[in-house]
Amino acid sequence: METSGLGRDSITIRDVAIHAGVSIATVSRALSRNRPMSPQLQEKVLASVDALGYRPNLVGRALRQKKTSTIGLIVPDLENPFFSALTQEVSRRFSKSGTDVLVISADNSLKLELRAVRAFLGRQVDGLVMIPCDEIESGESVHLASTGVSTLQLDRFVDGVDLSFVGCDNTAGMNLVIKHINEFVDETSHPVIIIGGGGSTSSGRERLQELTFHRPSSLVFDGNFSFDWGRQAAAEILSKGIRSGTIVTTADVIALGVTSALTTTGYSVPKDFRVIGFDDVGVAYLAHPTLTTVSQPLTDMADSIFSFMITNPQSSQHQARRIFWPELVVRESSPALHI
Amino acid sequence: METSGLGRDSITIRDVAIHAGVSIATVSRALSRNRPMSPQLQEKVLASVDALGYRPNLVGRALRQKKTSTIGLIVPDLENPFFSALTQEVSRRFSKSGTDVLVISADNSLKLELRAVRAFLGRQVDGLVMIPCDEIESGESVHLASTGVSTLQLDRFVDGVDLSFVGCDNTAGMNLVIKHINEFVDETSHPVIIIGGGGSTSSGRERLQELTFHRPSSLVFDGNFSFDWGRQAAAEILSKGIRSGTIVTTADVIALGVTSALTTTGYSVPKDFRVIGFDDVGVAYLAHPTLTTVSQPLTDMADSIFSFMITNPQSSQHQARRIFWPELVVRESSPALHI
DNA sequence: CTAATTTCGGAAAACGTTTTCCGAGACCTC
DNA sequence: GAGGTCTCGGAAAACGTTTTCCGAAATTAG
Repeated sequence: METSGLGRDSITIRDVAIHAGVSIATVSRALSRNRPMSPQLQEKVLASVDALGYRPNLVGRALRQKKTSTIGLIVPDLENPFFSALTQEVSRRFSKSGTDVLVISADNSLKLELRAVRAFLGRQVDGLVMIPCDEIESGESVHLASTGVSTLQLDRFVDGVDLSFVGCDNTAGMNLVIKHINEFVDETSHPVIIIGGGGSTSSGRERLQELTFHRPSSLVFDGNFSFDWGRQAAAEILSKGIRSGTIVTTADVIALGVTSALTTTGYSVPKDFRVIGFDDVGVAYLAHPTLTTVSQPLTDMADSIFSFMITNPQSSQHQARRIFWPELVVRESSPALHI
Repeated sequence: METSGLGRDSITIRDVAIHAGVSIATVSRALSRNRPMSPQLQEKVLASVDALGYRPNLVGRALRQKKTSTIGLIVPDLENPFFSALTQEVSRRFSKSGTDVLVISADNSLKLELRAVRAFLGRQVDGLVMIPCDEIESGESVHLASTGVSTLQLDRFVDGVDLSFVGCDNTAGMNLVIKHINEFVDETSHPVIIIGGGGSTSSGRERLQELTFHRPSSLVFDGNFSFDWGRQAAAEILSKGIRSGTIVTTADVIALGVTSALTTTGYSVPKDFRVIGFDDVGVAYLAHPTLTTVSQPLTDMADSIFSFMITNPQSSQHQARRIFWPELVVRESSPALHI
């Protein structure tokens, strides 16, 4: 029976102790089952806990125990469906164990990213997972993180920082794409057009590099990982007088933007342009036409992160790099055969 | 110069005090500028802070100050682009002030939602914003939250709980849709088909109610807020032998699923079916055809949340309900005139 | 029946901060 | 120059836990 909404949570372990007529140590033990105690005493304490509606103050506990049962996850942009899917997957994995996953979005800003690191470090998270904004500029953030807590880079890594990493083999992924387009691109006079994005991120760079390496004479546009850039790139292509071709992008969000701009301008995908993405976000299958893309094993990656975090007891020698194999998913936007 | 990666953050305010040859109180004051002090002393302390690379332990601070400069945000599902956009917007707004926004995804699970509330309450967040999973079943979570901290419901509310709320006027939004379809639907023989979703959430229910009220003789399907349900609903419609009509849905994710299924099956949107969504998520404009929908003023809503949180000093009388007006955005999926 | 061992509750010390006191010196004011 | 008011640094208490240590009681062993 609450008296009013003003119910401040001032009920502390001391109140419970008084109510039950025991010491606070006993209350703590009754709750944590840290040491065996007589059942009737435990019962009495638990009854008081219920009666008072006591909720332990995790801040006090964290201070004493020097652990928070929390890991932090810093993502560059939640509006990118790939990152939100990844976030969801990681949260889901950790929620099975007792640790909570707290998420901060850096909103693609280096300043906010650094601030997020500080926030998590200050709050003494037990582990930190971050998808760095920039392959170079995020160095400060990532380094700072690594000095304070067991840190793991996800999907992207920072150049020169010797830190554990979980991601997919972007080069292999792009090779699947190359092999795929080789099936038809040489037999047509259609050009290959490459639309990069996130060139300042390791995954964006790796993907783009592999593409330009195998298709050096292609037209290349570079921007960032966003719908808007895809749309804009499509406009640039058209403005150059190009009316058909195979468009390979470094991310689904870009590919979706490209497709959107092309089809609303009256061009057909895949008849005029074939379009290929990367990541296999949920909407890739929903788009019209459905998008050919490269799929990453998100669940396996989340598992890997989890086992790294519980296994790795701050031992910095354990600089593992877990690289997963992606898979090509051919869909309507780039059929294997001629049309 | 770090000795090794093993750099535990054991440097505490005490170490700084010793290094600078002052008391810990002085260090604290030098950092917090809580009380004026001689510039040279401040300088000396700050130099030691830099030299040692001291980072304040926010857990200790929180315990003492009884505040964390943190608000918690609980969302039901990050993969729903509407929620990720909302999350992004709220984070952005708060990041301008000094408070960090920590996000937990409940993954559409009541159990995880309750756990998230406990996690945030225990961690003594200064405020809690939640988008409840269920209009009824989330009652326990929301009530618990409200007893511990200044809480705000966002986008959806729980029935019977007297708690502040920020959201949009779903009824008004649907009226805009009704008015829009009235422009053409009566002149054709095409049926109106309603695809609900999230019927166990307040916004889902409100939207569906308004639709069935004005179009009582329509076919109604009900499911949840997801791409998959949209796709499935489309299949059901087709299996009933319906080959044309106006499909009104209660969320963009559903509408996108519907459109996807219809177009891949060979039907044309908007020629055979017109489709209308709700929320105006980013991809609504990207879809092909672009989706007619109802847009919510996300930035204004985030502003409102912010001002509620800083204004409201736990005064429970301040049970504000801030309802925003949505806007109809007509796009290709349901052109105003006959085709 | 005594001595050794176990059991189990409580007092108190941490954990890392901030902040309220104090008190010593400096600076006025008359 | 005495008395009063500032200024400003430090000691110590608090915040809410957990956990180490202690000691009393209970149990067992010889």
